[in-house]
Amino acid sequence: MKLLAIDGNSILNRAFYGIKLLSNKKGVYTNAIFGFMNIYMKNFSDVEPDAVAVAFDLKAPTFRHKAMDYYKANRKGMPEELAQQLPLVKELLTLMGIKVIECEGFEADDILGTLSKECSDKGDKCFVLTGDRDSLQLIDDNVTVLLATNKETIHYTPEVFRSDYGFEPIRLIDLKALMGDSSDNIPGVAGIGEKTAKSLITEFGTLEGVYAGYADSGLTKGVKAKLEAGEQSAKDSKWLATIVRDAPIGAKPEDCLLGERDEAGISRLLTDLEMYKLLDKFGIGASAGEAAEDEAPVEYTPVEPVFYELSDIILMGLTSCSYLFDGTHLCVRCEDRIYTTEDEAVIKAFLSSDCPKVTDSAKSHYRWAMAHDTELRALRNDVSICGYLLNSSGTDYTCEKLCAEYRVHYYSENGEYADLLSLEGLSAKLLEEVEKEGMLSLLNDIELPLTEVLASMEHTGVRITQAGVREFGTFLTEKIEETQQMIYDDAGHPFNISSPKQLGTVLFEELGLPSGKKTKNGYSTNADVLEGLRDKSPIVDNVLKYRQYTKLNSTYVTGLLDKVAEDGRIHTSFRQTETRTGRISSTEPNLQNIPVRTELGAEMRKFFTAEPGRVLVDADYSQIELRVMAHLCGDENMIEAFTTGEDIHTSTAAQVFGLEPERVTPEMRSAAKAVNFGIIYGIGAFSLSKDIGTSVAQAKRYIADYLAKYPKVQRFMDGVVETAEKTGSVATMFGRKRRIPELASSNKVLQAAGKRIAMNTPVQGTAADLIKIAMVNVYRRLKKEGLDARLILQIHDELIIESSMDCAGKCAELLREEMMNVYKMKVPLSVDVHQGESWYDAKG
DNA sequence: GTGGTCACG
DNA sequence: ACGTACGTGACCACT
Repeated sequence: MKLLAIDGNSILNRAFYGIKLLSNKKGVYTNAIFGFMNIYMKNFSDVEPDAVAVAFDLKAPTFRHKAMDYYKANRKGMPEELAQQLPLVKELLTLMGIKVIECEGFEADDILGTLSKECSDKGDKCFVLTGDRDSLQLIDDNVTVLLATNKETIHYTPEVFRSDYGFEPIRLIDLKALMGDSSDNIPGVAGIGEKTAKSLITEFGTLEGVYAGYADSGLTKGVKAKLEAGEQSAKDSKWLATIVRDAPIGAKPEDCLLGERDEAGISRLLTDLEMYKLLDKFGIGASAGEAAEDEAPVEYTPVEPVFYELSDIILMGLTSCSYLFDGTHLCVRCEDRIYTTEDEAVIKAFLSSDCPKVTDSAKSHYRWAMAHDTELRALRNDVSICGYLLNSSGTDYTCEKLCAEYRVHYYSENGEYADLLSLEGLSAKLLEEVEKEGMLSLLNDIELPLTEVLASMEHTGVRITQAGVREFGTFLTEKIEETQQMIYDDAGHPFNISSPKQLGTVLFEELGLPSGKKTKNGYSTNADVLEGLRDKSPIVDNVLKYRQYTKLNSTYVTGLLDKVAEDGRIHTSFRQTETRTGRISSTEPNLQNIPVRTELGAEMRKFFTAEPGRVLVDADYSQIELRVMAHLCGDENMIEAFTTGEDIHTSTAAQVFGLEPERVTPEMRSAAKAVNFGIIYGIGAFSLSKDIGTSVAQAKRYIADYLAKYPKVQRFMDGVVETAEKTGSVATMFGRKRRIPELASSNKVLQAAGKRIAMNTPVQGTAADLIKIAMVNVYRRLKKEGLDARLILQIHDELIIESSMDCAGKCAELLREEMMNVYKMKVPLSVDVHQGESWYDAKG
């Protein structure tokens, strides 16, 4: 017989901390269960056991006094997120016909010790699956320990153990008795670490051997003294380190033979947990029980596709279809027919036809069409966009993943055509879900039209004057060398200034500067910390300069030059399914974080230019997020502050401090500005105090005064948090949703973060919705009015058009109009528009 | 691959 | 006792 004995707590722990927190739609955490089952499945098929037992701890912690209480509870007590998964795993295992063993007063490894001894004595094979090295002491000729690490599972037989450790597995107990183990509360001998302990065991064999022979040996005086002092502790430790092998577990290995699976039960549980992949692995269908009606698998018809070469004639007969296209191969599906072609003319005819289309990465198809002087028309859906709208926290939105998540049959049996065959059913299902969530207009009126706009912006790109960038790079390189030399002189030796570790050593140890914040790997050396040390040593200022120069040089000069295409322009990639809030992001390169805040950094923008004879028209919203907040909460004072048209931070200061706007000092304005930002982010007194350099108490007062002046802001924030806690998600004005699983956490820090997310997302997300609508409208008008001008960049609250000289005035007017009037709000939206040859100039 | 740092809105 | 404002992406050092 072959027994697989699993340390349930250890594996579950490893799974929990190894996999990011996952939860189902109801907010039940599932990551540990998921990870546990993965490890289980893999080892089960490796071992092919006849019997399986999973052991769990059932040991009431004993506390001697109160001070211990906290310490132990922290170490032993598991986080709520994990604890709630424990009974679910046990339930699942039981349903799978697997023996779950618990034994009052014993830990899981004692149960494994007992089971493995039984096996070993009888000559049966036992495989102990655990993540805990302590269990390696159980290894013998019949017992193999499968040690699960983050990467792989190591099979520890006696030979493998000996070659790793150099002694017998059972001696691990003696080793621990000497060196101790802080994580298990085993004291060992004070002053004896791993190295000494290992050499002692190698020399004397056992702990008893050590104490019988150490006095007359050639050990150093110090080691002898430590051993003498720690003799009792060592003996106690040996007892603590020894895994029990005769626990009264009330079960024998033969009781653990695999029982029958309760398929209906497994189906119900896994459906509830939304672990469909696992369900597929079991070869069981999803449950269509009443709780899971939504998740019932859709009916599907097996498809035996018939293949045809796509031609213009066939094209004319197509009424609707799904398709995939990778730039060379086009595959179109219509019912059970699949049409393929690589003929560019046919591809163009297809894309530009009026046949309604469904696909999975439309932006690239728009780009291909634009690059080939044609159009993509009649796009009805893009499943990746639907997937994003339905859950913005996904990593990617492939057909396969979406099918699994939304219970649509994925045609894996059709091999390379699985995506294509699944697409239509998936699209229908996702549209249904999007409609159910009230996001159909968001999809059809905003996101799908936006796809074409983004493609166009990427396609057009932005011109870079490379000579200027190179010259700037030369300047920076000189500055870097100069600064670097000054830093080396102050430090007294060269070192890698870019290494936070080496820099920390130089600043805080060698130069003895007062160290403040720490990171988990050492001293913090970020700009905040260095700013505070500026007057302590000239090296600090130079380090800050060095950082600025190297950042500009590597990220912007080198980074951007690497991305200039043959047409002398940079074609960024805008991501439409990336951010949790609904913003778009920009990569390779990121053109949404080009420097502007420092004078030197802003120089970079001089190299972002219009083609000779053309001009950049730049329009940005002023304080759009605060205006959105005013609209959403409807606070009269806040609306009033915007309606008067004065500087918002000044009028906030005036209202909060109860002064005339003329009497607001720059300090007051800047405090008000910081509070205004804090309000959008989900205010916290600590961070606000750090930001404006006051006491936490003062920051608290600012916040309290602010909320007293704008009572509906407070009401709004309380309201969103409440809704978020009730429904698990928040929404923007246009119905975009974001799930907030953090709110279900028992961790207070995470919960507080969840609340801030709840307060910020409707604001940031609504602003994102607004500019997206404006983009679609601007794009359409440029087209309709036949202007020689193209949108080229979006930076969250800013749009840039490259225009012919002739059209620039019209573009400026058009931008202002479309952005200002994008949606009727309770406060006016204000837009600043400027023109210039470069981005630097066009920023006004 | 992760963490630290820093660029933007 | 702990960590500390929202949302991103790129580069570097280090494991």
